[in-house]
Amino acid sequence: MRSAVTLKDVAQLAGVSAKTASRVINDDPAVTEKTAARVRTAIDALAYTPNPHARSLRTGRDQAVALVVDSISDPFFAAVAEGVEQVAREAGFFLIVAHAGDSPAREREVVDSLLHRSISGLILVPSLLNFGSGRRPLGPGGVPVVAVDRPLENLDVDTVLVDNALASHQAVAHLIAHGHTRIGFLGNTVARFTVRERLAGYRRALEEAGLAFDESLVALSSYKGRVDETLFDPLVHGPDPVTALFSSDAVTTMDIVRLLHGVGRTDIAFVGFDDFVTADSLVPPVSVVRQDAQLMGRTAAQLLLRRVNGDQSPPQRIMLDTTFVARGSGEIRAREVSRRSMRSNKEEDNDR
Amino acid sequence: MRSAVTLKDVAQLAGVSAKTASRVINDDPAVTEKTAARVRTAIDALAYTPNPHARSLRTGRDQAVALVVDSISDPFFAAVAEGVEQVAREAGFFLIVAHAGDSPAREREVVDSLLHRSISGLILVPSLLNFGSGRRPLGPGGVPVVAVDRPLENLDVDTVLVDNALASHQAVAHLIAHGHTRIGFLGNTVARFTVRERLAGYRRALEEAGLAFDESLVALSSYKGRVDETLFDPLVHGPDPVTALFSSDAVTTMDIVRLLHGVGRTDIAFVGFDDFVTADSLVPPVSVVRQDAQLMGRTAAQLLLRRVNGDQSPPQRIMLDTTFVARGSGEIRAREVSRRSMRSNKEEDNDR
DNA sequence: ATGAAAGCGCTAACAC
DNA sequence: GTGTTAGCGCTTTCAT
Repeated sequence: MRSAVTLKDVAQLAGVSAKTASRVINDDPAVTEKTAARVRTAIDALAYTPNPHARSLRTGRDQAVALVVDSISDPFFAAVAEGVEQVAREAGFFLIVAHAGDSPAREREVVDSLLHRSISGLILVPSLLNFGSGRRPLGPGGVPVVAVDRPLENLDVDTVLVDNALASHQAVAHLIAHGHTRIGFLGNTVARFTVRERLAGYRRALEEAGLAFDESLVALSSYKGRVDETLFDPLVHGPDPVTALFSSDAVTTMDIVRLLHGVGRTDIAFVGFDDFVTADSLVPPVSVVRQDAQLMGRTAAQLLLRRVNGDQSPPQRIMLDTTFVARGSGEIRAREVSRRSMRSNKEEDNDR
Repeated sequence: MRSAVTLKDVAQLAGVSAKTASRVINDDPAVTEKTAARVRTAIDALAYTPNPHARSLRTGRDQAVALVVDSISDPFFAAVAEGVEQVAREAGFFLIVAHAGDSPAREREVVDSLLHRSISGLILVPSLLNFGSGRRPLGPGGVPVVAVDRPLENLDVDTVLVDNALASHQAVAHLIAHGHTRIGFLGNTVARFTVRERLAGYRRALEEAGLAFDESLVALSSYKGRVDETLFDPLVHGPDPVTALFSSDAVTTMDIVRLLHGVGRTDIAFVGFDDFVTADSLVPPVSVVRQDAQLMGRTAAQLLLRRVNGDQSPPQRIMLDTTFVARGSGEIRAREVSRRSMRSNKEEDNDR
């Protein structure tokens, strides 16, 4: 059933003790090159590979790292996962992926069970709430942890972020430079770190341009809620409507695109945070702030592996660059935006 | 460092032997309810959880299943992964995700190392080539395997597919019903099972309508290659151009959308295989064949767990339903398509 | 530089 | 119904 070739077999064939064979496998320098070579020959001949469970049982460390995200199917997290897996696998680690589904309780539960497995390290996209200190040591002195996309407020660990405020500031400043003074901000709950940061960048851009912050232009849907017409309409059809919109997350961006197209108001300038496929196939093509999720994953994995290998230096926070991608929708000038308040209905027919 | 509480501690506290405690944990019915209760109390009191490595070492089975896909970040595979993880976790299994990156050699390598870990089961989206029999027993009699999206030709295992030919047939028949007689088929290499099947469905739909199959209307890009103008132009700008296009995979769909919009030929009818975000925000909204990737993942995981639990029944092939989603682009009638052969250039400006 | 013995935490045999 | 013994495959003492 399972491979029967053990370290003992290798040792026997090589004419050494099991321990010596073990030393060779673990690159212990205290072995004669001659015997080491003999052992290696035996390893090849028998096609031996160490039993990871026996090893983990002994060492207390699984050759696996874990990634916990809200949702695996979210394109952003999927790209993060791919980056993590690439780096992990190159270093001989497997990647265990788990999703917490937006529930902090479940996140806790998932992390706990992963720790029981004595994973070597954990990459976490923290959920809505902060991750409290569990029963088992996490972070410095315990199982290495790296936070991605959002920081862990209760735990000082390596963190990989983009400069959300700066990126958002750039995007909004870009809109202002195109003559816009009434710019709507859309996103989900400010309970989320990234939304808070991006809102801060939005405010700062307005301030620097001498524009007043108008709370009525900020439309926040509830967590995971969709942007519906209740939030959207007042911005676009109110007495003093916006000429530009800034969407602070990908899900919201999809909603806005749908709504703008639905009511035929693609004349309104629009920039979204996070790139998406078909952004440049839309009419007009959508300008976005692009973040490199895969790079974030790779970077996080590199930090993690450094810790796994014993690095004890102070936790660091890495800010990765974002790119503003001008495609058209963000370059619409304010004076080009019509002042009409008409609205059409979108039809959805599903014949067959 | 790691939790020090072992089964022995539990047994001691409960005043029983380690084996009895073990029996309780494994729900062995041969334990008095009374002692079982005492053991459970001890487990709770000590917050005991079994050491998975010790268990795996003993039983030769890791409490993990693995998923191997081409690319984790592909939306389809990401959704499959989410489905698998949901079911696996509910059953107490972790999900190890690995990507094979389109290389059969690497796929083999990845699967081999997963088997070394004595994973309980494997869900595989087979790569371009077939998966040959490795050194270790796979499938019936060995480590349970389930193939998703594409079958394994060398190994008779449970398989979860959609009826690609049927779905494709429906889509093309839909176009024919809208008056189209010159329908282009686009996709990547026929080395890929799904493309072959979808092409077969396309041919069958033509046949049934009494339309001749015209090879010049089939444009296949190389594997992972993009559909470029070399393939696209002849279909649209040739002497006898198409009035409709059918794209047989998601990557190609994105390309076609971009190209159609780029040359301003959104008057051509279009249906894509696989749904995508913003499909209904495009102008016109894109009609698609939708497959439920998450359901495919869940179904595969259920089949796998059944095998893991000892089911020895003959391998089954499950065909999941697809849905045709009519949004507009697939409902354009042939006579509405203009015969112009003009072409405009798409501009891409990235200021800032 | 190498080996012998012990044991990581658990469960499969076989007692009782 | 429950306990005892042994050992999964490896690495950690501690000798030599």
